[in-house]
Amino acid sequence: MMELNTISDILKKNNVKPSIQRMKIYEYLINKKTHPTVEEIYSVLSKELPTLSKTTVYNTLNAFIENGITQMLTIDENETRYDADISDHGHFKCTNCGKVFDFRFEKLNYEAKQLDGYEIKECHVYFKGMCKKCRK
Amino acid sequence: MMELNTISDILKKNNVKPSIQRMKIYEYLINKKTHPTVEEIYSVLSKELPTLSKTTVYNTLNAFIENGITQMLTIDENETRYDADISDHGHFKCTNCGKVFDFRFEKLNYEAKQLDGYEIKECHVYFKGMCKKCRK
DNA sequence: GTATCTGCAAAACATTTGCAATTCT
DNA sequence: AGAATTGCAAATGTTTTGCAGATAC
Repeated sequence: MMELNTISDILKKNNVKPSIQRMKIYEYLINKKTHPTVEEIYSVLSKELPTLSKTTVYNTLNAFIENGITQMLTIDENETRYDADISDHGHFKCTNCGKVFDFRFEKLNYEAKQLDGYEIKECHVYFKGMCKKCRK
Repeated sequence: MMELNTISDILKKNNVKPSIQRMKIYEYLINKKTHPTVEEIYSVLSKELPTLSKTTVYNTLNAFIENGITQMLTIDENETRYDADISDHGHFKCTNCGKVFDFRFEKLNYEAKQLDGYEIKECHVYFKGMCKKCRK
């Protein structure tokens, strides 16, 4: 579990001034790892920060993205999710329970290099299907 | 270039009754291969079909998707694109010129099988970066 | 005390829905 | 005529913008 001190440092290092709203939003992303939507972040954090507005959630997430400490996941249309894990990894969404799981991949970078002439900066991979629990 | 006769047959085979609007939209998707947005389809086809409405474009694309002859691409948030090529392939979006290119991949299916316990039904891959022209 | 950040309300967009008019057979 | 399709207008939902008040340095 990452603590608020560490979070404050990460934000500062990445040119995001650490307000309480920004720290709590980053904390939620990095500790819960649920790839939440704006709605989820807003409704959970409103309990702790009763005056929080969705505008601030949007502003904050956009600032995180601009400064490279969060990525936007567009796994499903009309359901923008956010992820503070910016390492190369893929996502698996269970079409039954709706949960999103992470997985590592090795071979994709190799594959990416095959596309020569193109300069690849971002690499997004997601699968959809049924997770272990839902298949039982 | 696929002709309207062939398009009519494909739609019929897939339980979509071939109206002029539906045929023209499918023709645009399959022949132009530009992975257009609703807006692009609407503004281009309005010239030929002046009474065309966006509602019909949306209804038609949803019918195509339900019947498995078109896939939705969610490469960027707030920019839903459509593709009548339903074979397994990846997309590369140039962040400079905005164009979307196709590419084949072989190794991903192998990779997918590594995630055992999970039943994978759909496999989406996209890269972002600079295309050949924009790098010059 | 000046900059920045927050959050309300309104605006801007994208997509869906209800329904009447049109088209097809 | 009867059933399906089209397209307008209104509704819904999401994200952005404008701006006034609050907060931080």
